[in-house]
Amino acid sequence: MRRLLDASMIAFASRGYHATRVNDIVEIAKTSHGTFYLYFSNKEDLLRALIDDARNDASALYGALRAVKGEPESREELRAWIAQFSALWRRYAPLTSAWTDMDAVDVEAAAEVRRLVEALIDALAQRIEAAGPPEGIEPRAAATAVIAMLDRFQALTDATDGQITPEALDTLTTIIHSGVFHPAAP
Amino acid sequence: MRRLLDASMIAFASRGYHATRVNDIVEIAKTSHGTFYLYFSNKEDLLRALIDDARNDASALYGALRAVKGEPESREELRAWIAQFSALWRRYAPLTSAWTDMDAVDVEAAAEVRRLVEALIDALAQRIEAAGPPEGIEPRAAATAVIAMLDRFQALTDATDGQITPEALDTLTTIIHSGVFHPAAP
Amino acid sequence: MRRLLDASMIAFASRGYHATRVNDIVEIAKTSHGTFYLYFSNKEDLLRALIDDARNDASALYGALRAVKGEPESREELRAWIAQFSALWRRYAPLTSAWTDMDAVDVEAAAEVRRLVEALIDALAQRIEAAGPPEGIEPRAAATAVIAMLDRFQALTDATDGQITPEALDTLTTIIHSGVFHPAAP
Amino acid sequence: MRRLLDASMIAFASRGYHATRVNDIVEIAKTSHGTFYLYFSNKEDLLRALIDDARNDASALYGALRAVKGEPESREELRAWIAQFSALWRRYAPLTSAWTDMDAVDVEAAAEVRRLVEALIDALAQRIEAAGPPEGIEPRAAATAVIAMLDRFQALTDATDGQITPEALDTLTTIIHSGVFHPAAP
DNA sequence: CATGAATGAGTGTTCATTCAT
DNA sequence: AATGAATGAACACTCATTCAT
Repeated sequence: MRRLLDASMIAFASRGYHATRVNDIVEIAKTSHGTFYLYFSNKEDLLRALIDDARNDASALYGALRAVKGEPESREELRAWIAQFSALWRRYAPLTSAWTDMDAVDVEAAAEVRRLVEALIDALAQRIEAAGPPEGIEPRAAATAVIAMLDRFQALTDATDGQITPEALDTLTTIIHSGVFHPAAP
Repeated sequence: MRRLLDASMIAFASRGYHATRVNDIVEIAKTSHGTFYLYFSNKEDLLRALIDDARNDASALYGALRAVKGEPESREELRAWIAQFSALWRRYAPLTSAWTDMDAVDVEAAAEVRRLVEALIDALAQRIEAAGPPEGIEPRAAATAVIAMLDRFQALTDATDGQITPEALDTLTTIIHSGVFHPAAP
Repeated sequence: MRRLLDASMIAFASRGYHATRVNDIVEIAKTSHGTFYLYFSNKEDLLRALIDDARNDASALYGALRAVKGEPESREELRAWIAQFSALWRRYAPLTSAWTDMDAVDVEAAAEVRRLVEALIDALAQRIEAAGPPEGIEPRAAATAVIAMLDRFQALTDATDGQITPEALDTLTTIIHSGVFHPAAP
Repeated sequence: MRRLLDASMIAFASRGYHATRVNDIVEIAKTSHGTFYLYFSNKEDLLRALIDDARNDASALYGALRAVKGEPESREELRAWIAQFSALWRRYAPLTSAWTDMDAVDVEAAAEVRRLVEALIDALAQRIEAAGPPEGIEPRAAATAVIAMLDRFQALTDATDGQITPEALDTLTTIIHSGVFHPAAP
């Protein structure tokens, strides 16, 4: 089962959820069709299982967000968190790709993902709120913008080795630090 | 043909590119399968045509970006441009959703989209460069981050009426203005 | 469509409903898999269509039953009706075979068939009732017994050419005539 | 093994032979797939074993038929035999349901059942022959008709409690007694 | 130009059967 | 003797694409 989950991540990563055939997955996992349906009742079910996995990891993320002590605007802590977020996000990139038209496949799974992201946005919004939101910054919108940026950034820089460069990390940190927490007065 | 293009946008919007069958499109367009293949040699071909449409509109975007006179950091101009970007992006949202695993379907179309986005990032990076990039900001990374943020933001806020709220627009403007163009010194 | 219906009757006759693969049917009908699903949404749907056909013919049967003029016990009329019943039943034999475990496949179709048979039994029971049921004969039970006998008789005599012999027809007529309508006093 | 045989009867009764999966049987029997194949080499083999069971019981039936002393037309003896037949038949109803398209599954098992029924018809035909068959009655056809009637009757009356009612039993007795053994002269 | 019935390769899913433990 | 995870051949069904009208 672990083998199948891992194999499906590999397959989804290289071909995307829709284009991946059950066949691709079982070939990578070196099992048979039958085994696949022993553990998952269908392709959709596999997706749900994968999301469950992701949720566990993601909860660590907003735990981290809340645990940030001292000033939230601390550049160092922010930078570390962004790095952590990026690493995790990269790992589940194949899934986030599937989001978009997941609705058509499985409304419940889509809602599940939605809730996950929403929780993340909420946690971040609270953090911004707590920092005393500057003028021109609406906490929830800002939190959404940050998650949006981080989510998408990696897909746009095809970091071949999957590692985000230190310069990029600095840049992201600067944008969030100065843009969200310490903007110049309008 | 126009009818087919429009119909496909509607269909993609509601079911996603992958889940949309030719059947869905021709039903919305109130034509027949035969007619579809009269205008497009296949489903990929339709996608390419749609992307061509988008490209024309998008070129206006980076034209606007270059045409910005005076200070690039002008809050007003920035705000207007973001609004313009959002409106356009929303229009082509169904397409951007398809990006992610388009590779598996049509490598050429994927490359085309890639080029389009790349051009946008380039134009923005030049603009940042021209403004004399502040410390802690790497122009290309920053440009990528901005596009990433704007691209994804709308998908995450399910703006029911399709309009971005003034508060959200302000927030985005503040983040980019202060985060990218006028960050506080680290 | 007609071709598919006919082909399926042939296929069901030779292999039974369950053992018949869609493949068998389309091979006999000389069409493709796709065509099958153009006209029927699945194998079950085909069965329902077949039953609809049967129902139309069957209604003629109890029409005939009610139309019997003069004495119901008239040996000649009874004999003619049995012959008619047998001919019709033979035609739909492949379907009646499917009854038994049809419940597992399609509860609605099974109920439909049930209603059809029930109507036949009702019509016959009325006829017996009208004739003034003799002692030792409960009309509904007798009607059921007659339908049961006629239904099963043909399956048990594997009339290779499908024709019921005159001797057999005489025997059935005698049993029903004397057994149901004119029994000796107990 | 007994558990498996009993379980299969329950399963066949509720879902029909074809729709019953090995899985259903072993679940009811509370054993494993492996155990099933320890006792039966395959699903057909199980069916054959079940038929063997039935044969032993059935032989009692035509034993009873031959043992009838005195007048075969004796209403009382006939009635008793019909009751016995019905009880036995009910027990094996799930199997008789499978007859019809058993050919497609297992030719040998089908032939076995055929022989069993044939033996029953033969015994009854002899009995009719011995009674000096009346005019309008062909012994073999009459015997077949009787078996057909009894076989099918129970399936058509969904006797909820599984018991045939006294009225129904009387009616069947009357039909056979008067219809087969003592018909009115044509 | 337009149609829509026909096609069949491709895919998801089931389930009887095996075999290492 | 008993288990139940693993197998893969077989099957139902879908949908992009074609072509005679």
